[in-house]
Amino acid sequence: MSTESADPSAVFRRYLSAMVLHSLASAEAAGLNATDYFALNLLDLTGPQTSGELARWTGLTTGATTRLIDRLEEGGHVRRVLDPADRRKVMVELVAPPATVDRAVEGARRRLGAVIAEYGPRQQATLFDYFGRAAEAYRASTEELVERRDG
Amino acid sequence: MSTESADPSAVFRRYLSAMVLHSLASAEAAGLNATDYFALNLLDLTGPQTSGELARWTGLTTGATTRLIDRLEEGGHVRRVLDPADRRKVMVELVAPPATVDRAVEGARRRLGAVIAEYGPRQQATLFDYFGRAAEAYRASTEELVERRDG
DNA sequence: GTAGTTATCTGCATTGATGCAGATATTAGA
DNA sequence: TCTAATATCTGCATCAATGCAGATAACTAC
Repeated sequence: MSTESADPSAVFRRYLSAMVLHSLASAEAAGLNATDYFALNLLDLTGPQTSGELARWTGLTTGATTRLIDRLEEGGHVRRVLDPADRRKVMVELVAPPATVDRAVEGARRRLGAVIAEYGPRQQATLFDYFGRAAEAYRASTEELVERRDG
Repeated sequence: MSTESADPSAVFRRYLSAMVLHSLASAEAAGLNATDYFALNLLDLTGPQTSGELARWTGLTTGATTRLIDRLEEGGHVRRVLDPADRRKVMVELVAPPATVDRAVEGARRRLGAVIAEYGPRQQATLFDYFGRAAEAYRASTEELVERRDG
């Protein structure tokens, strides 16, 4: 809670909490469980992955991952493509970001767009520079969590 | 996927995906399911809530919400406090952000701290100004999703 | 070609989160 | 006080996601 404090770490903390809340709410609004939403975002962020890599990222067994891919495919979000180089492998490709996800995230995109639009060009440049670097930082941190779990 | 493009909307999109991924991964790393993690973040962000308000935010029935609070209380994350003004009501207060959550988020905090530290004072001021405004934008967007579900 | 390994899939069982319906306690109103 | 409404809790049943173990198919090395 906390009244609006100028303490940078508190500001940042609130920012993180707000994003987590919205992530989970938008998954639910899109009709997806956390695992499915995670997988879709992963595919969107890193491109096609094999079933095995998906299992590693999600922490599921390969069996459960098969079912995960089944669900996503059934929903039309994803398609299976056999790897021509190794036909045992199944590449999972994002077909299209589901419309329900777009609709769920639309409000946030609009509000954030309005916030960003209020800054001047140089400030916007700073923000987008940050977004790019922060995305990589998050990705690396997520990978660290994944590895810690396996290790 | 996309190669690193300068397109602002693509940058922002990747940033959002990366954050969603990390949110979900950190929940799992903290040993919490999505609902429980959502509730903890909500309490952290907005302060104590009644059981009923928690039900509204999570979209659970009141019965399921009772069980949610049970789990959080059992884990020592939260405590029930009777509202003296209306003794039917149960206020749910955050006891302490669980250590497992801290540990899960630590990597991201460190990496993001390093990213932010590279900017000059005025740029940092811009970033923190943004964080504050964005947090509110996310909160409002989350509330919109909640209301859309109920309405 | 045979053996061994790897990647994915399937059948079956389990479990945890949830909904639902009714119970209980408290408050508000006539 | 009696009644209705509200807030939370409990018992029971259900369902979806997952783990596990074994099956299948494909690749690799000899």
